[in-house]
Amino acid sequence: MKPVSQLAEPWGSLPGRLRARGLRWTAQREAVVRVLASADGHLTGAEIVDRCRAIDRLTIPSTVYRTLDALEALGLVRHAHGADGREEYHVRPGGEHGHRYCANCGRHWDIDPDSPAGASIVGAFAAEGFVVDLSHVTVVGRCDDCD
Amino acid sequence: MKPVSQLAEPWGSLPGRLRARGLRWTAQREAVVRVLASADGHLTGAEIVDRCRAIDRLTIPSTVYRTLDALEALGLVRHAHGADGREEYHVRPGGEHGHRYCANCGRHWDIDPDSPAGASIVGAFAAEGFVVDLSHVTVVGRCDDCD
DNA sequence: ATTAATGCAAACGGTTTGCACTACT
DNA sequence: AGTAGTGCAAACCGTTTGCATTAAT
Repeated sequence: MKPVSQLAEPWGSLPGRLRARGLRWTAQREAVVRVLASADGHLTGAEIVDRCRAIDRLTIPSTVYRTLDALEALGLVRHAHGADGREEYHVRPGGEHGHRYCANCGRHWDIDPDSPAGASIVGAFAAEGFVVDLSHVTVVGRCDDCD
Repeated sequence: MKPVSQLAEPWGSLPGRLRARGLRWTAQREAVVRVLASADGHLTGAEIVDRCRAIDRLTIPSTVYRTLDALEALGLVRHAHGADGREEYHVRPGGEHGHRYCANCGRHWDIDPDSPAGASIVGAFAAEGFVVDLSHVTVVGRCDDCD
């Protein structure tokens, strides 16, 4: 398995950056980082816990959540709330984007800030003096396949 | 206290409409209906439980949630998920609308379908073949006061 | 040696369930 | 009498906490 140092940024340099802040690099954090690095999109907290458990059966949820808190403090992940109300972590390299869910089939898509829809949301609210945090935007409806 | 029959529609006629479906009108349901009728906007499940408890100290959560299920089946409320991930019930007469939350001050506003922002959300996704259910839309960001 | 991070267990909050009982129709 | 609805208690799920222990620095 590829060593962490060879993962794409911002993951490869993470151990060093943690240590630079007086924080520590541990096996448990490595597992979380591998999960995040291979996802590069969005995952619920529970999904991250599950995938870590696939790496190490003994993974403890609280350790995962504490690691996610630490990574969020470094700006490597952000968390929002999905359509089902669970914590949802956005992995940084995926860029800031919202989510669109089909209430019928459950599929979901990203809302990219550069897409027409994403831009029009941001723009429409900007006109009202409101700065939208697209990573917290969740839109639910029916996709064309389900209509 | 005003009898339920004198509440504004759709509440006033509710007992009869429940019975017409073979369902029943109970003191507990009356409490839930009074809470909803005096709210006419959106409430979390937990808020509804609390307000019912203010009417009847002995209110049981499961009864409230079961009543909300029944009312949802009649189309009197809809539920979505707020920024904090809790169940959020929209009371029908308020019309279908989304929610806009300020991540900083916690205030929230409705997104009206007729407002420029509401219309642009619905319109932008319609262009992608996606029918937005505005009552499930949650937008988080920073309001102009907090910027 | 210092102290960040872990494992564990327990609690949290909001919601849901099963089941015997109550009470509306 | 029939059965929808209730109260209760217990479980649920995802997440968070306190605390003694371990281990990275």
